Amino acid sequence: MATLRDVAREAGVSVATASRAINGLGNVTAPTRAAVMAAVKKLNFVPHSGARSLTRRKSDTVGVILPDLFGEFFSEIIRGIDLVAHEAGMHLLLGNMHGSAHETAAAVASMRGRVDGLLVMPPELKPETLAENLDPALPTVLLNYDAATLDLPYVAVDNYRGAWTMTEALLANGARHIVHIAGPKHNRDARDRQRGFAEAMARIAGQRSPVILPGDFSEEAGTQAARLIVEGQLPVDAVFAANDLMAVGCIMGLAEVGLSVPRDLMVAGFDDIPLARHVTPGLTTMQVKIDRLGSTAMMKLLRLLRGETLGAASATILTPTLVERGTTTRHVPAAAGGISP
Amino acid sequence: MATLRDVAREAGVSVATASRAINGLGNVTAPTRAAVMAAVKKLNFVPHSGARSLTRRKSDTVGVILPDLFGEFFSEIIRGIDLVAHEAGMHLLLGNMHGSAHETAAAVASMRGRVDGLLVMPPELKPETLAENLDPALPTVLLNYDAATLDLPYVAVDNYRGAWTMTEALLANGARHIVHIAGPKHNRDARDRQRGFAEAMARIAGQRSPVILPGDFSEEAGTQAARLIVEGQLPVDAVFAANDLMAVGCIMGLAEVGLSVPRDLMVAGFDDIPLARHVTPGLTTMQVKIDRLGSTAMMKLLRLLRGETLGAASATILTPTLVERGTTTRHVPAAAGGISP
DNA sequence: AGCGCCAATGTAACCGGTTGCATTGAGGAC
DNA sequence: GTCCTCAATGCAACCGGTTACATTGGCGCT
Repeated sequence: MATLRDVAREAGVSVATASRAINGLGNVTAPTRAAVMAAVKKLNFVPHSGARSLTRRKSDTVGVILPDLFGEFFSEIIRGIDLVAHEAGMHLLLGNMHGSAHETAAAVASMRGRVDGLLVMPPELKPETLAENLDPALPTVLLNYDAATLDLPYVAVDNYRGAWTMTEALLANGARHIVHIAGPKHNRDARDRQRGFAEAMARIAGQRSPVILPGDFSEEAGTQAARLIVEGQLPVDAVFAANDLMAVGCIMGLAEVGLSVPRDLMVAGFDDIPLARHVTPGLTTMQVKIDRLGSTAMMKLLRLLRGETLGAASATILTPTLVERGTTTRHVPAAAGGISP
Repeated sequence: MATLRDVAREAGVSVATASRAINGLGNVTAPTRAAVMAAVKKLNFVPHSGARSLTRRKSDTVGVILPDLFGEFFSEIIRGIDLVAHEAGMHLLLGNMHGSAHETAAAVASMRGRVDGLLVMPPELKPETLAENLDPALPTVLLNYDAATLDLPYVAVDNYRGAWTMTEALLANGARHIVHIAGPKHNRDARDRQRGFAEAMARIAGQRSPVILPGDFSEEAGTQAARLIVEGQLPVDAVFAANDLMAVGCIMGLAEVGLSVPRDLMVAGFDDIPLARHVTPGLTTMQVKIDRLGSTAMMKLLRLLRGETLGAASATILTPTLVERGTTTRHVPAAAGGISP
């Protein structure tokens, strides 16, 4: 593999000149530059980025640390990030924290010297834990995490407001007894959605303790919840799952015992994954533009890298929008009793 | 940021000793090592990987160059790769080639000095173009690409055989007039699937020129194909789309004009994306274990990095398995005329 | 006591770039 | 013709690690 010295020798100049010619800095004659470029071509030279990052103190690479993510979510975020990063000539170094604080620390540490900045999405981590593991000297933007206490810029989805909007919509459609299927306990998105639901129920419908079933964002959890609803003979006329996957699982669970959506009860989800459009009937859900999450965060990081100082105050909050499909069509008042036999 | 010299000074030893202690090499007394480790803790030292990769001539990073990929496919591949890479303590550097040879060259070049090996998936590139752009000195494994002419190890899906199997199954289910919706012209997977279909039709059904409609793997293309089928009044009793997304699009297109699957005709796809299970009725398709594609390739790359020499002969071919769901339930013989009115 | 041996440690030369400063030399002003 | 200026180029010292080789000193041996 050719080095800069090789190129310099081939072109008959010094390494300094070769370096300057290659990097397009001033103070190089046209013929000299041409000679260097010819040598570059001939030797098929590509600068060694490790060496370059050593002196330049930058690597043109950003670290992306994500939890274990499901299909669509993961790729959309990456796509959004890549779009902006690619434009800026930056590379993406992937790190997975597999949910644990320990792994997060390892991921962050292993990126030192490798990246100019970090994009981190730590849904299961406590702020203190996160603070311990992040390097304050490394520009960092948080994804989907309210970092007020850390004073880091972040991009988040307004889960609280989204859940409120959905609850409001279900009530407006005539639902009286809404059950919420929650997400993982330590997941912030899940908690915010649950809170939005609970508060909307209290304020709008005057119900202080609506039924909340446990879940973990998996399809199976939705099916389990459906069984619970049926066996418990709960007087339910609508189910609001904390994400689409559970909503779909729930619909399937209900179908198992002959209950049909929206005839017997309404079902709604959150996220608007592609699947939501394709189940029949279409799933009513809160649409989150996931790629925007990634691209917005990357843009913030670029500003940080340019030297701007951005704190938590500069956060961007993306508001999900309601997408009403077939699963929440207002049901006939006559059926108002819910599914209790 | 603390450097090795800082650590050495703090521990009262030389940089060489510090380096040896940190890397766990022999010839260091227990107390010395302890002192160094204490200094590391105190100064919060993490070795600068750029510098390290300069001397070690390795970066513990592999480059992953993929085309623009759809949701599930992308994340499953990455998940598979990450699983194995993480285990081996390696990092993933992402590069997107956005389909063009030029971008591919740029992606490969920009990774020089950054990665120890490459995982490349170039569905739209010709072998020559690929050969030009790859660095023979860099261990490389190809994903889903038959690299016989390049003599590189690869992991591929037997698209030809998969398509053959599906065609065979459709015929066995009573179909006589099968239409194929093809994928992008320059896409190898698409071409192999089309070939498998065409040859199965010729050999099994004795049909030399079955109808093949153009497509591009998008849902919209499937819907377009459906319109073509209806308007052209083709005597069709089964549609075999080159991927699931087009199959779903096709079903929706047929539904628009009141045609129902599988009552009026059968529809099958390829890939078994999660969506396939959830459309109603479930989509019959060829299941490809995408994560296996990634993990197998990564394992091959690790072997390459360990110094083994692997050529094209060491390729792994993953055979898709048939998953029969509702869209190809054998239809009543009485309806055998297909959809022509 | 004197010697040699070997493990522990230190010194310094790399790796492949970038860049501050010194050097060169051509062109202009006198 | 001489001197000065300034652009072009070269020299060499970094960046932060690794590692070949030199050095040290404790120990067992005669």
